[in-house]
Amino acid sequence: MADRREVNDALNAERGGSSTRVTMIEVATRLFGERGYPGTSIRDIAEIVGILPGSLYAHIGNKEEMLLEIVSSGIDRFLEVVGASSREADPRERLKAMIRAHLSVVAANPQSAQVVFHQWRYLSEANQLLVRKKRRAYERLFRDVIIDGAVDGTLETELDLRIAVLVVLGSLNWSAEWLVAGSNVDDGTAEAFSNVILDGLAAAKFAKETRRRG
Amino acid sequence: MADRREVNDALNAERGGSSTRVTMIEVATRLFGERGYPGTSIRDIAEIVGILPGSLYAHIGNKEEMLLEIVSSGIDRFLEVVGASSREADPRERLKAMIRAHLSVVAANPQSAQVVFHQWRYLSEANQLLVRKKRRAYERLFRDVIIDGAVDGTLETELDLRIAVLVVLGSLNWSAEWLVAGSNVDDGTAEAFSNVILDGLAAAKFAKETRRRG
DNA sequence: CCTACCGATCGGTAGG
DNA sequence: CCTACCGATCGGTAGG
Repeated sequence: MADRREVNDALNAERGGSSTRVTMIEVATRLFGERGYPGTSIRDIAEIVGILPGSLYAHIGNKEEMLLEIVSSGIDRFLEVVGASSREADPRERLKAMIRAHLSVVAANPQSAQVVFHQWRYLSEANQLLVRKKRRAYERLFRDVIIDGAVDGTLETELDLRIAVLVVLGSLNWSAEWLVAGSNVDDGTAEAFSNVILDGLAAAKFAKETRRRG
Repeated sequence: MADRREVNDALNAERGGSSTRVTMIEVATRLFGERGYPGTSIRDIAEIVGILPGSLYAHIGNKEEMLLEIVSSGIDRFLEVVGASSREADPRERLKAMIRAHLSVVAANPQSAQVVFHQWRYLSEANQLLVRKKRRAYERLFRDVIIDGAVDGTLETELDLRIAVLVVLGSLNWSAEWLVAGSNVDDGTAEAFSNVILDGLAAAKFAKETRRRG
C-alpha cells in the first residue's frame, strides 16, 4: 500500500529535494494547465498525490509558490532549449531551428506550457515582474533573429518587426492547444510550421524556383 | 443615488431584456476575461453591478449560464463579421479581409475574445458541444479560403492544410493578449499581419517583383 | 431586488 | 505527514 511512498523515499535520498515535492509540482502542473490556477484546489492536488491537504504545507509555503515555480522553471526550459537553437549563424536556418525547438518544448509538456502562457496572471505583482523579465528575454531571441535576417537579406526587411514577432510567437504558443502531450514533434509538423511562417501562404513560385536553382 | 438604476429601467422599457441583465453580462465578460471563470465570484460581479449577490439570480439561472451566453454570442460575433468578409471572390483578398475582420472583433472587446478562446473549458460537456460546433464552423471559413486559394493558384498548394489553419488562427487568437481594447484595428496592424501570414518572413524579392510587374 | 441564510469548500495552521 | 481545526468565501435559495 505504501509502495509508492517507499519508492519515492528511495529516490529522495539520491537527489536534494523531497520526491513528494517533485510529485506535487508535477500534479499541480497538470491540474493548473487543465483547470487553471483558481480552478484547482489544494485538496485536488493532495488527493492525487495521495496525502492529506494540510500535509502539502510540509513541502511548500503556499499555493502561489507552486505556481511561481512552475511558471518560472517552465520559461527557463524554453530559454534553454530555444536559446541553444539560436546559435546557428544563418538567420533563416536559425529561425527554423527555434521554431522546431519551441514546438518540441510545448509537445514535451503541453500542460506546463499552458501554465506558462496563461496562469502567470494569478501571480502577485512582484512575482509577475520576475516572470515578465524572462518573457522579454525570450521574445528578444525571436526579435534578434528577425533583425539579423533583415540585415543579411535572408529575411524580409519591410515588415513590421513587432507584428512579426507577435505572429510568430502567437502561432507557436497556440500550439499548446492542439499539440498532443509527449508526441515528439515530428519533422512534418515542424517543417510545415516553418514553411508557413517563413514563406507565408501566398504562392511565390518564382522566388522558390529561383532559390532552388541558385 | 438610485439614478443609475433609473436610467437602466428607462432603457429597460425600450428593449426586450432587462438592462441589469445586460450590465451583468458586460461585467461578467470583463471579469471572466481578466480573472478567468473560476477566479471570478458571483459576489465580484454583483458588487460592480451594484446589487447584492443573491439578486443576480433574479436575472440568471446560474453562473455557468452567464459563461455560456458570453462564449456563444462571442463566437457568433466572429462568425458574423468574419463570415461577411469571406464573400470576396479572390482568395488572397478574401483572406486579407478575414484577417482584418478577426482582428477588429478582437480589438472591439479583447476581454470577450479571451473568454471565447479560453474560458469555454469551464462549461459542462453538453455546453462544450454547442460551442465546439460553432468553433468548427469558424475554422472552416479559414480552411475554405486556403483551399480555394490553392485551387486557383493564388495561395500555396504544397502546404499542410491543418498546420496552415492552426498557424493563422493561432496568431490571430493570440492577438487578444496584446490588442488594446477599443483600438480600432488600424490599417498598419492589419496590413502588417496580413503580410506576415501571406508572404511569410523569408525574403522573396523575385516573387514580389514578378507579381508587381504582372 | 433585498433579507437572511444554507451547506460546501476554500487556503492555511498548531501541535504532534 | 496526520489530526483536528480555523475563519473566509463560495454558489445558490426561500420568502418577501
